[in-house]
Amino acid sequence: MKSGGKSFGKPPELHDWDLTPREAIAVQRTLREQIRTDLQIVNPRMIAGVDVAYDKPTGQSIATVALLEYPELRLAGSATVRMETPFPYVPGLLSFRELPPILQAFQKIETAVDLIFVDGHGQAHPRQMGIASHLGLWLRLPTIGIGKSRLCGAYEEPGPAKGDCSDLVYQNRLVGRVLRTRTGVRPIFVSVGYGLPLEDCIRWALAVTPRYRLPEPIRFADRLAGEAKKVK
DNA sequence: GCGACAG
DNA sequence: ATCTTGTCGC
Repeated sequence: MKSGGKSFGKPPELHDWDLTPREAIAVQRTLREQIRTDLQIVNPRMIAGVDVAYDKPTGQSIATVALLEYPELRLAGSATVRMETPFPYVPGLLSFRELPPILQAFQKIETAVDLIFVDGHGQAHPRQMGIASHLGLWLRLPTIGIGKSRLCGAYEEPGPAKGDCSDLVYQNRLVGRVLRTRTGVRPIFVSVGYGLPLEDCIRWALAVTPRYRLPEPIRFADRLAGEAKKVK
């Protein structure tokens, strides 16, 4: 089945966000079973990138959703939210810290989105429930996890050319791929977020990464969040 | 017990 | 994530 672009109202809540680390882990274990990878992206028109910046002085988080037209990859809009950081940084529990602000930002988006790139892992996570998977499940939209470094799993260094990649394996399971998006630069970690099979995630990641190490949606979101932090 | 550890 | 300038190289 294919996924149609849709806008954002207030999706039915899967769980509460005010949790202890222990409870958060329990939630992840139940959510992992709900991840599906049988969707397809047909003629995507709008692709989103999300990222969160942290303002040390105030302890606040700034989340930005950047909207890019596809295949032009031009910025078509964005939404930014600034709020108190709700959860400490705990490896493996990043979504409980960054999704509250990210979801707030999405509520300000009126445009239909077909695919979302997230700055963080999806299934390349100890419980296969990284922030990309959590967001996709919450919004019921296809998401792809893009990590700049490894959280878990073993892998061989991929080849030196753009497009070269290797498997990221964790507990005997293929949880993602280490992809060289540009010759001469460190590879990125691509993993299934929600909706699409890994092969499609690699394909779409390359489709929106024409020149730099990171996908354009992520780069725009990162830049916009950084600028929003300065405005303060 | 020890090392690892997205952003 | 953030703290931070210039600098080497394509």
